[in-house]
Amino acid sequence: MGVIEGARERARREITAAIMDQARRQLAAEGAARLSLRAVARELGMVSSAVYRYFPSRDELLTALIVEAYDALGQAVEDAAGGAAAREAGDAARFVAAGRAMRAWAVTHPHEYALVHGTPVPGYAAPQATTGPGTRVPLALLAVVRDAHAAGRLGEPSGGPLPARARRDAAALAAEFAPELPPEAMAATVAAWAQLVGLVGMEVFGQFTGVVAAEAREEFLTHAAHRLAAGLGLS
Amino acid sequence: MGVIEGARERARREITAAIMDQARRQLAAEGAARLSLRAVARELGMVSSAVYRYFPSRDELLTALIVEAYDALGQAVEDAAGGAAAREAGDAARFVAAGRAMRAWAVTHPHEYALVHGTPVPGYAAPQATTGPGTRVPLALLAVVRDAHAAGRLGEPSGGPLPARARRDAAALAAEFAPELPPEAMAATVAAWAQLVGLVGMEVFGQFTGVVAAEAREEFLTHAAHRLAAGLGLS
DNA sequence: TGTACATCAGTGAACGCGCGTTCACTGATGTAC
DNA sequence: TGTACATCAGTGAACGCGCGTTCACTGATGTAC
Repeated sequence: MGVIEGARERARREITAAIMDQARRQLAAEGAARLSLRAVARELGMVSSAVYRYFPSRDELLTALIVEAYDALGQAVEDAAGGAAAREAGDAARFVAAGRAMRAWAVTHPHEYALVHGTPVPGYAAPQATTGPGTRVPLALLAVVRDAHAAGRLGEPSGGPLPARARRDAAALAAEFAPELPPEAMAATVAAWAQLVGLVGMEVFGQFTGVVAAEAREEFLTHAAHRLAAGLGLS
Repeated sequence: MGVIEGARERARREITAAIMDQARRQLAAEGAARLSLRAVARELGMVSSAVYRYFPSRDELLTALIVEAYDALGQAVEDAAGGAAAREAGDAARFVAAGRAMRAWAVTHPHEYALVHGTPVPGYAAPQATTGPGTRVPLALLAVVRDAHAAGRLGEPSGGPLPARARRDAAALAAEFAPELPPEAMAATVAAWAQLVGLVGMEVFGQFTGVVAAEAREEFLTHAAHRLAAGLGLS
């Protein structure tokens, strides 16, 4: 086994990818609860037991999909918030762009979004492997706040003084991810992230039916994101 | 068949209730995806086909549970926001109390909360019957805003001017539910509701793991609700 | 370069599970005369 | 008040479905000498 890839290795890589592809397709069509190894195998023209050469169980396949979804969502948000164009547009605009990217990805990949931000799949416990990719979105938002703070442009987050307990937690979190940031800004960032996720979830999970018209939802999210950015001290 | 209830009617009422009880228990323990007619029947010592005398299908049972969950959640929020004590405490405090009640109910009934605000159950379409009870929470929040407005205490909602499309939608919504309210206040109320739901969902669906400590979550929600109330123009 | 052996992918059958729903039936409760 | 009939609840068996996972197997690919 040298640098040149043998037939087995190549086949293994390609078939693993084909399984993931098919699983992603079924996830998109039916949702996680309906995803089955047998259906994936069937669609691929394999016998169901053959899939076990590539994934030791259904849960492992699910985990792979979760990691993939986190990464795709994280990438989309990072691209929107991290690019040169976004940086030039100002802090608040960067934050809004991140929120809009999040929504856009969620709306085009609803079941994958549900996988990472929806009701937990019954009987499935997210393993360690998913925690890294899962932090990309909040870290991308945090980066906007850090940049603003570093440039001296970060205003006071609204909401008044933090309660003691929340202050301590926020300080601990800041120590790990953004040591230069005051706990108020850290806490406000987490809250803003949570509210973005919440807003996006409302739309993706169909709770805006009869309340916010379908064509108005993008605008709705944008407006809400602007408010969140302002409350965060971004301008 | 007169005013006095016959044995059959009484039995029917009691057994229907027993089925709902058992279904609720299984929902709480396992989640909607795992709820099965057979399991309910088994636990009740009936044969599975007997349940069909009371509910024509699994979906009808689910619908009944959804209506019940909406009502219980709505009741909890109405109680918190509508009582005399809450009214005396001021508008913002009423709003915060509503948010806290929502969270408290969700945390103690996570699977029931998931039923109404989580990922849609695959293959299940919510029927008309659920839309009425589903509006109790937003209407309770709206009532706080209306009262404040009627008393001349409602400030300007933050976030600047509404985009045209959103303004029109908000006006239409206001025409139906709160004709005296300016569209800005209506839109802000919907946004605040969405953000509350989002915050509560984050906690209930386990996305605060490693970010907000378990004991800090109530405080976190309370603080966020205060901010939402302020942004809404409540004081 | 050729041969013996080890590794691995894929097959096909099977196990055991639980599900929603239907159906013909028995026996008890209610109703009309 | 008593009797014939209709209504209804609950039974037990069955249908047909799809699932995750295991296992002994065949045949192809890779490796060591």
